[in-house]
Amino acid sequence: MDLVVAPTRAGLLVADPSGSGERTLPWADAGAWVREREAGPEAVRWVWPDTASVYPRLLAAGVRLARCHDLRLCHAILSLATADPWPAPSWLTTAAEPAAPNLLDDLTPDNSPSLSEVSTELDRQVAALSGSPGAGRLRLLLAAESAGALIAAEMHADGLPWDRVRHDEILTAELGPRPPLGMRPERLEALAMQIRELLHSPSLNPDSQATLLKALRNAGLDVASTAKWELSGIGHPVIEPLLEYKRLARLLSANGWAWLDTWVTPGDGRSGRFRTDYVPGGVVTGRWATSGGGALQIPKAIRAAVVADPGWALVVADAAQVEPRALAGMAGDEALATAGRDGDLYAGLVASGVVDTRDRAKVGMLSALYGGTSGEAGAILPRLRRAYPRATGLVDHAAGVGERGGTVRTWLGRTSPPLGPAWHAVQGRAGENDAITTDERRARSQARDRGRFTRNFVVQGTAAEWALCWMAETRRRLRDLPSPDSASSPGGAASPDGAASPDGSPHLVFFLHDEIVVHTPLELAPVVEQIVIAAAEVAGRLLFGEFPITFPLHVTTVASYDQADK
DNA sequence: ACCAAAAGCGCC
DNA sequence: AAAGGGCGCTTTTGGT
Repeated sequence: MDLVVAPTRAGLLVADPSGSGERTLPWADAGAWVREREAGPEAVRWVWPDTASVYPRLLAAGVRLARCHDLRLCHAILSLATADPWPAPSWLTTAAEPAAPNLLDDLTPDNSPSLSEVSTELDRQVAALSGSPGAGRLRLLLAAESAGALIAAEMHADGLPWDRVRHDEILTAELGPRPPLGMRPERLEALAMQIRELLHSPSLNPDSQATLLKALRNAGLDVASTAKWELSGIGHPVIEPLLEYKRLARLLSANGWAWLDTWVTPGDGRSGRFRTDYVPGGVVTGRWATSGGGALQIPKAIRAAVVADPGWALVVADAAQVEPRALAGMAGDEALATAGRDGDLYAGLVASGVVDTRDRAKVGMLSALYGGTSGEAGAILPRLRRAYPRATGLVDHAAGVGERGGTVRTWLGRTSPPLGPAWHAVQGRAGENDAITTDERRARSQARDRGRFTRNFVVQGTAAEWALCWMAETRRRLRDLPSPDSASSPGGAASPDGAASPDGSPHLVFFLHDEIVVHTPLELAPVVEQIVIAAAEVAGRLLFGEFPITFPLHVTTVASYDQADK
């Protein structure tokens, strides 16, 4: 059963039980109302303009929901997938404005929708869906995207367990004790002094790329940039302290004490919580983006600070080589599927005699997916094409479509963004004569860039779809676990329907493209591991049916995130 | 004082 | 001849 609701400044707009009217529930009452319906006899799909503007309020009121339909996210998918798109209503587009990440902040009486407007948008989406050739897959994509929106809001509300003391210990061990504001930590200052002496440049600030580059060149080093990869090939006494300086400076600026103060909220004792804003559909391929705290780049060096609460554990699961597996599934390439059957797909390439080392298998495969052709990859690609003509043919074809200015689709039907006027302007200037002109070069370069983008789009996007289904299925199964509270507190909120909070229950706390982390009471960790593994299988079947492609996981139960690295 | 671009580096 | 996809964030720098 669909229940249509919409946020307003005053509260939650809901249908009046008497019939066609509508009323606004103050936010203070909305949670109880929603929980009641969620726990009712009929399963509810909540339909609303934008999860991010409704669900956090409900979460704060202790409500967790099973299903929703996020009209904003689904409109974005459908408007590109449908032959006959319709414009998004203004109350839907405001949420996408960067200035108003939360629709609620931007709601005025003028752009806040009525329930009938919301229902009309839903009807159009349903019609567009059923009229679309790939309706079945697209329906799965919309459901997964919406489930992702619920998960994103829940993970923000729950936060990633973060041990502030441990984080400080890591920083102190690497950099020295926390310095007064504006001062370099002692380790960093010592390295800076060493670099200045070795380069005979007593006032050098190693943080300034421009002056550092000049100083390096003055000292006789033949470098064109100060990038790590270039420096590491040079033999000179300054290189080692300089690279160490850069490593530590990066740690300090990206995840130092200032980061800790800004992004980790204190909790009980040592265990704080890191909260980022997950942005489902934030990347055109369908990958999530995040905003705040650099959550997609938590460096290995700091992962030891991600620590489960006392009596709890982290179940860390990452999926191996999702992109080539997704490609095998899309292309129906049984040979590639077979290579991945026993776990490590790259090892499978070696075992099949296609390439001679795992490293080369990886380099070659990534080049096929990204469009690289340089050096070693160029030599391996022909072998991959011979061994896996269907898989490589699919990405080569996607690249060709992109080079010609076309759009491509993921397996479930997310469409790549159409080109803008800039593309046509550049392409239009070229090709008017046979000489290799600047315009010609620019046009070809642009076409190749686009080809690499569309080549990768189908693979990255389909992998993201698999991951979304994996995560949604994991969530569904975690919700179905018996609540730890139900026996001890019969008067408490029913669970899983409208569960008060994840307190005591395993819950997702992190997602990174092909990896999920579940925070769980220690005794449930084995159950959670099985759930995560089963969910990966289900996701594979949801996308590819009976096609024999596997999605093996590396699953570990650990006390802290760094221990998951084997 | 504020802003945008570029360089650089972290993650997948 | 060479040609690697997608992100977020911090710092410096040069501009207004």
